[in-house]
Amino acid sequence: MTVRTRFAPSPTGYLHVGGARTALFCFLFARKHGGQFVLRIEDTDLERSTTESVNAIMEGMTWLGLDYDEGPFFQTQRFERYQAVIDELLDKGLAYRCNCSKERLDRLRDTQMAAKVKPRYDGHCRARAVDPNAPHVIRFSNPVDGVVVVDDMIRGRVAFANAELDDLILRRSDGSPTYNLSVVVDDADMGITHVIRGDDHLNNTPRQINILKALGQTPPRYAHVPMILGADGARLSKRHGAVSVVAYRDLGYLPEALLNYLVRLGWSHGDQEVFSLEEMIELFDLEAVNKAASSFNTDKLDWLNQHYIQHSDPLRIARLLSPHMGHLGIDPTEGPDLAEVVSAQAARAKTLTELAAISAFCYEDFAEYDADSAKKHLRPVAREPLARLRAELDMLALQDWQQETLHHVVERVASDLGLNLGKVAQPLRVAIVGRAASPGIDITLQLVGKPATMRRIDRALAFIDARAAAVN
RNA sequence: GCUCCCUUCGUCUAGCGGUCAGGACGCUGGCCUCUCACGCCGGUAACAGGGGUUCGAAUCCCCUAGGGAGCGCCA
Repeated sequence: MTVRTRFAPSPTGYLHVGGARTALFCFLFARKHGGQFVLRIEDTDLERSTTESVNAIMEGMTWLGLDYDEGPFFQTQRFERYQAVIDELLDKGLAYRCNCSKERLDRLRDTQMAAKVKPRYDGHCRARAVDPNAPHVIRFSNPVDGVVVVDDMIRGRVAFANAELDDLILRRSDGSPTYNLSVVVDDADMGITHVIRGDDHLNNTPRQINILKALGQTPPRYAHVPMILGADGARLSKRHGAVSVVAYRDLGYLPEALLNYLVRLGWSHGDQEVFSLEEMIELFDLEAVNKAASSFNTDKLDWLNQHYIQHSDPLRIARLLSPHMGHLGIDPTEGPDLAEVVSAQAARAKTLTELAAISAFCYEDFAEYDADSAKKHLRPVAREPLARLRAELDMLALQDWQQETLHHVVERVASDLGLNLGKVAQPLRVAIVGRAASPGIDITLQLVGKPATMRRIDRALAFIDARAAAVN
């Protein structure tokens, strides 16, 4: 039997991190076992489903690289099939028509709540002859006694008494099927062997098993994964910043970083923290999935993102970084090779947006000095080293404007003046970067280029003079 | 209210009867060093509480507390 899993979101919003992790687990499990992963859109709620949501979900999955083997299937295109199954259930006496009024149902519920029992339908219409031509819903005849056992691959054996379950609605009065019916029919029709989903569905599982049994189907294996909570331990919501997967892309996160972070949220393989997609596929195991909910922690995501920025091919990072430079109004083709900038800066940024921000100085003059840095390094004592550097650097031919040569020039100026390298490099750094943090001074000079370096040193000298004049 | 699920450092987790309760992020001390980072070395910090079972419990059982989910003509 080949493994088949499915991710079945309802298109009522974007793909959020919780859904993405569920999709990832489904994807990994299928891949690991050489099976298929299918995408199914559960759009039976005509009111709330939108095509924008469908697109947003697929965009998220594409970005993460969660390729599906089949689908997307849309439940709205399978209504005749659901109808046939409902008719079959009706014929076999396993479902019945119900025309209980909203008022009766509300009253029933109030009575039950008052009696401190679980509110549920009382089966009033089970044995009644309801006019098929008047408005009605179709309910499932749930077994009245016995227990349903869910042998969950993550939570273990969970038993539910049938007495706790009621006769749920399979078809609405407008003729559309409800979730519990369509899910069951699709999972069976699509040959799904393993249903991996959020644990908010655990309570639905016994009902679905009962329907499956009524249909003469063998239930699939189930695996209910715990929820993902916000950093404050509360349920994930917009309040927690970016919850949409593509929002993380826009914030400058790499898909492999988010995937790596997500796979470790609830799953582990000993002490290993970093997993390539290949390793995830090889090592993923439902038995190792945690039972408890976990909260989303941006610090760790940042750490992973930094790790991947630093250890990935600079050419690829440069390609992904380019649009972020664009958002800053910078055209990275006009200036140093972006991949070289990435190589120099990769260890300094947690996100691509941050990487773009700290690399802007390679392409355009900074607006103003960082106040503290200028105050500390652009002082009168720095005038001589800077003037000397300007003279020495000016003598370099353009083809000699290379890291190694530049390094020697800075070193020579320092030793000629009897100063530590830091006394020379720091003022120079502030002069050309605008602040006291950048890659090594030599590579920084190389990336900025000669014209801009000369220009910015002059600007620093003028700044020092102006400041001295102001003091006097 | 009823049913079901969950509970190890602040966070993610290892542990599956005998460990000084391990790792990672964060925070923090130091090293490296032209700055900032990176890297390296060290530190901080947890078994929700109470009963059992056992020679021995983070590990098994029960209770309590806390958290979550479901109880829709939503999915």
